[in-house]
Amino acid sequence: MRVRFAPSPTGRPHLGNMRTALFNWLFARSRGGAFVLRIEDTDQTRRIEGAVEAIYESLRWLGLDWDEGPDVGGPYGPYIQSERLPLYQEWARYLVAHDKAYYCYCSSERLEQMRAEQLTRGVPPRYDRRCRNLTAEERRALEAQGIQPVIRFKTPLSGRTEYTDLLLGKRQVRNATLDDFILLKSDGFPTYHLANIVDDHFMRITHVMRADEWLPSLPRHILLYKAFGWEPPAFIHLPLIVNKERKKLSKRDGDMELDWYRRQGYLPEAVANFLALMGWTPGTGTELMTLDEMVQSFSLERLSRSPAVFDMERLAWFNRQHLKRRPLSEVAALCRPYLQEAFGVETAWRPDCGFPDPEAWLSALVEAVYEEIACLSEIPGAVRFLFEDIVMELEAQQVLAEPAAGVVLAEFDQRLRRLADLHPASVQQMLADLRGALKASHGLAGRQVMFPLRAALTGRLHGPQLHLIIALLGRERCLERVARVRNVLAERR
RNA sequence: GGCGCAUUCGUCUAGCGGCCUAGGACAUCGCCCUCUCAAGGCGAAGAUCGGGGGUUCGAAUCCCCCAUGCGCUACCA
Repeated sequence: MRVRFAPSPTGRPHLGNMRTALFNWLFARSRGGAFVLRIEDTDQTRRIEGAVEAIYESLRWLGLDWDEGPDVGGPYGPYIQSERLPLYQEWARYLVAHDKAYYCYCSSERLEQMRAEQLTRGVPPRYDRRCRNLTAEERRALEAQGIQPVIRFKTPLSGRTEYTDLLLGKRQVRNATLDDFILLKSDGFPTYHLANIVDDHFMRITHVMRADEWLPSLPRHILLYKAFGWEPPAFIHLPLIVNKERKKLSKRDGDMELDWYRRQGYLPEAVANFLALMGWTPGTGTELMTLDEMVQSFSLERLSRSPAVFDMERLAWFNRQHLKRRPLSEVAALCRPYLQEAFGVETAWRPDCGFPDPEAWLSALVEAVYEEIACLSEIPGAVRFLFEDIVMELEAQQVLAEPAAGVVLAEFDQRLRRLADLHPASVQQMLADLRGALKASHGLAGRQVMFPLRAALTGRLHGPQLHLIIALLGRERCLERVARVRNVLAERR
């Protein structure tokens, strides 16, 4: 059993592409088959520099490995269509020789004009088959004008073509509704239809799993297999992933690029998990899964037929869940670049804080906040107060304006100075003692103690647990920030 | 215009003739926990299964018609 993923290098892979790749990969891995990567670069005008590399990177990032492909080779290469031109030309000529295809000399201008006119008349725009029955002399005459012809398929004028999709079952179309589509362009490159069939055949592909948008051309492909006398593979057409406007994903949807999610700091396993559950379900009710678990329960029967709307909130949830399943050290390592980019440094560790080295500090930082973030890029925002001078928010100012604030800060200052070490546990104990003391002496409730401290240390009223904040900041910075606030309070008096 | 595919809570979905007064998850709201936010726990609200006809003792599930959305209709894939 062999499947392939056959993207064209026309831009950065988007989520729709990658889900197709994922399903093919899951299918291959679950059945012990081969997963082949093939690059369909037959449109030279749309070719984009670096797109092939982007495809490799995206697949690798998601954790999808391929058994054969342009870079790893394989027994049926080359795996880039632009390197297989002679093959397509040979088989296009084969069809002409067997009266299954013909040369067409019509200019693009004429075709365009015809199409426009047909459209205004309200008839289906279709090639009028003018060149289908050219005599040898007519052809010579046209050729003498130096016209580079295309090769068109000689679609049967009557009868029906039966086609089967594993998800849909058997269908049929009237051949009269099909037109004579182009197989080989005038530049000698094949169209998708030709290249696809030739490659799938010679690469021994047994199952073609592709996006739904290809379903309308399946009858043509079946006709081609018949014309060649080849056995067609099984076909599975996957429902589209659509954007919030319920439209097919396009290059315009920048946030539909896989790369965007990678940069935002979504985990590959979360994206894969999320993607897989759009159009597929294991049937067990389980939602959180690793790639391996998905391989275990993957089956074609559980693929859906209806398009799915992309939901960012749901992705965020998957990401949170997978983030929690990763070892802290890994998450910490992943956070580094984001901190570096936001603050110019990866750490704000100080010798007088509650952690022995920057490594432990970073770990603690991540542990303190990683449950409140959806993706890694949100980390800097959550820990800004550790790296930069604080900006006092209005509600924090209000808390500090209250009469209890002064005494709380003074008492905290004393106790922090006396504290032997800033281990989170020590700080936590110190805060508990502080609360107890202030409750006894001034009748202050817990939040009347903690809020002013939080406000003075971070400028905000919410964030990680206070004892962690203190341990992360270190003694000196805490004392500074408290002193600054106390000065302001004193001036005001 | 033609052809095709789709249609169950806002979203992803379970459901494949009786177990459905339609289940789960995300999001939303409330409560608990708590120094705060988040997480977590508990709970609520949310779908007359796109509409209309059939078939059947019985339909979200089968059949037909319609509507809507989307896709294809290129010397793009």
